[in-house]
Amino acid sequence: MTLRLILTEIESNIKKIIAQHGFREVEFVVELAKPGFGDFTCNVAFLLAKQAGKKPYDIAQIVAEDYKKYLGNYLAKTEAHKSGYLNFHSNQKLNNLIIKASLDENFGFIDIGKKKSVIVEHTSVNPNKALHIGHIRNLVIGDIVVRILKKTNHDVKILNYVDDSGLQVADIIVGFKYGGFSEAPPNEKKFDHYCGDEVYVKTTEKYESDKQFAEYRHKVLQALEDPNSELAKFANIITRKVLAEQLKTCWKMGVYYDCLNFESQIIHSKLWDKIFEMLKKMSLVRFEKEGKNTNCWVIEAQGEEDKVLVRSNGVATYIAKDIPYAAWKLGIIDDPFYYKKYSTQPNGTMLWETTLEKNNNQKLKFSGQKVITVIDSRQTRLQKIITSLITKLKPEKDAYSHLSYESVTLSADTVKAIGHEIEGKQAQMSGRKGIYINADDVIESLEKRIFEEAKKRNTDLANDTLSKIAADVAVGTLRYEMIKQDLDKIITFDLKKSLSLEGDTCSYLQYSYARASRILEKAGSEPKFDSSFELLSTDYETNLLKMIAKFDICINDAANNLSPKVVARFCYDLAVSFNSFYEHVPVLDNDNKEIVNQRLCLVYCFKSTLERALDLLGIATPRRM
RNA sequence: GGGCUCGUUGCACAGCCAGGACAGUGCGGACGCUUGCGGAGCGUCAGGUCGAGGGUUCGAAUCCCUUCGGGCCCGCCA
Repeated sequence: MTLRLILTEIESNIKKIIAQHGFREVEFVVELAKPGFGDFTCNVAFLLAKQAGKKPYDIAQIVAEDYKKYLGNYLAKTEAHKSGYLNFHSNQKLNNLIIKASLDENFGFIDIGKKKSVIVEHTSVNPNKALHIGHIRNLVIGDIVVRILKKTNHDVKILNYVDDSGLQVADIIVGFKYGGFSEAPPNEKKFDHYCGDEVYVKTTEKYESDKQFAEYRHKVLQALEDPNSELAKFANIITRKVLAEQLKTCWKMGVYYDCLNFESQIIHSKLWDKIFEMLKKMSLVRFEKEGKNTNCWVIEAQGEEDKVLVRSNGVATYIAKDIPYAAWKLGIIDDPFYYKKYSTQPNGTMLWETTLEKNNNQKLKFSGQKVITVIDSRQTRLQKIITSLITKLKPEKDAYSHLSYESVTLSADTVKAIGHEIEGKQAQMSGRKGIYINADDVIESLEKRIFEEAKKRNTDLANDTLSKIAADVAVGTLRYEMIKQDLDKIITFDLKKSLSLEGDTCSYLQYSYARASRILEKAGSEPKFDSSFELLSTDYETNLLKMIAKFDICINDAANNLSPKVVARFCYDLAVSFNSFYEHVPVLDNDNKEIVNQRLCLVYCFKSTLERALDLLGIATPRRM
């Protein structure tokens, strides 16, 4: 039994009462009440007012009276509020219920997915540069959505798409082959940083001044399409070196994958030809004989101009590469790939990669009934076209969905700090122009800052322990900042503000966890749970209990809306409840042993619930910090 | 020009999808709290035409329409 189920029970009882009075069904809700209005509340009286021809308050009184026969289990009384609300007050048994529920190893687990297979694709950074702060938002959102889906019984596979044959890769290959850049980075600089900060930026810069140099670009791009060309082989070596460094950053962030998909292989697999035939047969594409798209194959995009899929010279466009990939993810076309081990990840799981070379490994399956692709909102237009096309190939509702989020921009101060001019309050990042903040650098400066803070407070801890704490808090801080607001809000990243560790930040959450840990450590004995918990009676205690009980309601909401923010809000509200309790209710300093024990149990339940919730966000919980 | 999206206190946000009881939180500002389990904390105060106008409703920050302002996207580039 959980709070969520009590709400469901109240709802069904009220439905019975409504039916007995002969009222039509209305869509009322039963929810947790605001402080001061009991424990649960229902708006049914407002909705019945019209058809009953009575005031909401009068109806609430009738329902409250009728509800009396259902009281007893967890509810002590119900009353009509003069506003019209129907309010419920729980009895002391609720304390016991919440504490016992939170001890269950499956606390928070809800079977929404029924083992449905879901593919989540995220990260997908061009392998020509290091991850910047904007990419971090993508992989953190993707990773947390995966965690939420797993917690709600979905069978999730995680893909990272490697666009190893696009223009951006061609640019660094031009730099290496024709721009005089050494393959070995200076001063042992991380290879992805070197490619992005030096080779890419300076090569694209040179295009502007040297038109002839710019011609190499298309020569290289063409060569990349032929897997046997020397340039393609060279590019393969370079992009894999970059990818390996990028993955180190992802892993550092606690993000892992099941399979890497290489765009070059999708091209070589000829999947496009197959899907193109399907599209032609189904008349989803049209060959233009006149107009501005003469001799092109186009697709209709509702309310917008037609999109070219195949150019008049017969070469497929960018969007045409995404269509077979989307179809492959949903298992609409036969899988042309074999799979080989890329490496074992730091969390112990195997990372696979696609290959076109036949091997004897077991045939793996990385397609699913449902596909979620995490890409920023600038791609919405193209993703809509793909979604509508895929829906015609696989009509199940929401089989393919684009999880969109707003991009991360840089504050004016930050842009100036990295040596660029700026007009206005913020600027879009640009890899080409060198306007970005690398994720590794942010993590590093956060770690330094946190290491010092932790050292001040924990003079007894060794440096490597402090380093571990610094890493946990730094990664958590970055993750939390990336998801605590809604996906459709732009995040303006500011170097200075990003180092803040006070207020609504991850360290506030982790700090409250550390506080709880210390109390349990100092208690000297384990909390005993064979209790009724009727002594937990202050508002601080009952509020904290109610927050704990909201965990599965929160997960339900987060899963249904694919919303990491919902979990972040829950963690914050939970920590606020605890910190308020902590300041006002002494746990250990009490002569009554049973009060001490019951409060210790409460602290224990808070700690384990926060740990589970933070785990959904991929945030670690150090005992000391 | 067309499409999408955001607009809530000095700043950053929650609440909006599933309309209701005093519109919450953080930062910043003013002030207070440690011979108490860690002050990365707790508490008090100041600060709001929920962009504007209309509509639906007994009731709108929330739903609908119009409008203004910011952002993004609209290539036979990727």
